[in-house]
Amino acid sequence: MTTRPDLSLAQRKRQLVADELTRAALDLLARKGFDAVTVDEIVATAGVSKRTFFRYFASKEDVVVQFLADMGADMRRELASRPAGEPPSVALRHTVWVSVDACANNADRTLRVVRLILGTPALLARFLERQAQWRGELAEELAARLGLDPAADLYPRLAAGVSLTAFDTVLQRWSDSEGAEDPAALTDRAFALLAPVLDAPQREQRG
Amino acid sequence: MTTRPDLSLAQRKRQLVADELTRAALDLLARKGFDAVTVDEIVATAGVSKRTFFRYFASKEDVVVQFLADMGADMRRELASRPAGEPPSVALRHTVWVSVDACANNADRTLRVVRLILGTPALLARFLERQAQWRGELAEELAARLGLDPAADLYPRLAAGVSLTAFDTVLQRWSDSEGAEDPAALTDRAFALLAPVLDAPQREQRG
DNA sequence: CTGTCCATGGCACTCGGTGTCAAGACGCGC
DNA sequence: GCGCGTCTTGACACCGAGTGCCATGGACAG
Repeated sequence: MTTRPDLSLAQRKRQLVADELTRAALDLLARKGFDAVTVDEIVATAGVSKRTFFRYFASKEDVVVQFLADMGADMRRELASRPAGEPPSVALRHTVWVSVDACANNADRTLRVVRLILGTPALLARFLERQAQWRGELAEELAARLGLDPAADLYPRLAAGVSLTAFDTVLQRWSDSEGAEDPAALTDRAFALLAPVLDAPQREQRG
Repeated sequence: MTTRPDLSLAQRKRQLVADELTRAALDLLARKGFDAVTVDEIVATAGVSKRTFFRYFASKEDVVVQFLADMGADMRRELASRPAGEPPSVALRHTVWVSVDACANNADRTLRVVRLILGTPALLARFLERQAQWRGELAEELAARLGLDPAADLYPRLAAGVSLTAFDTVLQRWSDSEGAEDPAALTDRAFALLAPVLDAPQREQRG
């Protein structure tokens, strides 16, 4: 049974190390602050070498940000799977909901991470960079969905950006309120405000 | 005449060094790419020490990003100076226009910088971080202007974010078209799409 | 048992960024 | 003229992030 079909052992070992590294890092960073913790400290806690750390994560920031990294792919998948006839405002609200929901579940861990990110310039920068990528992907998906030309119409990029602005605002509020405000409700309120823009894509011309 | 009223000599010397540093950095970075240029190379070209460089700029990224840094303050000032009765969509369009205009003038230099930023992850990250600050400030200004409670209403942060999304989209388009598309026209088109959201702040309740 | 593959660790190195201190430029009062 | 604070600069040492390189050791195939 050398190469078993369920891609295992090596893969699971790898996942194990990654998880332990993430756990150790998040714990230390949340307690002492981003700048006050060195990578050597993290790897000492996790029991691996510094060199190994950087084989799993591209940077110190990545340990934190990658915790939320799957959300980009999740959102794109959700948007792609929404029924074709659905108004953009509804489809995009569900798209953002996927990520908001992921945060709302196991809120304890996520809330600590979000607070850390929003409170640390270096982390915020990396997070926004990721979001910029999501934005491009969502715009692409949206253009395909509506049969628009992403090189001519401003709508796809604007709508994607507006949706992510909503996401940001919800996260910020949720973080500021220490988790007291309901993320789902916040998302609904945000999209209620933004819907008029998201549902009026046809007006654009003259690309 | 020791401390002359026109704040001069020392101040002007300082400005001179900063300008030379910026010039040298922008030239090298635009030609060789961000990662291929070291700070030592920049300071050698400018004729100062590395230590001095970091007394003028907080980081290597800052040399590039600070080239656009005043725009944040400019925008806030413009928003504060717009007539009180003006609809938010118009006031915010003029606000963004200030920065777009600053880019459109001396387009050669700015275009190179913008292309550099959008094409370099590290620079994009820092740029977006700055923008996040502008967003908070614009939201504050907007809330004051409309008599809203920024802690209760989602509108101020959303509207500020939406406006900056427009700014980003315009910049991106302008950069992608190598300066061919007219920034002012792009801004108008973007705000024409976004106006319905920006002008409907009253609907929000239940903070 | 032997050869191969792969993950890891250790090490040296580059580069960004900072603290510290000594030296020079400038304006000041004497 | 001189000595005096102040401010800027450069030089040096230092830290931490991140990378390239190679040796080791374990897992598996033959």
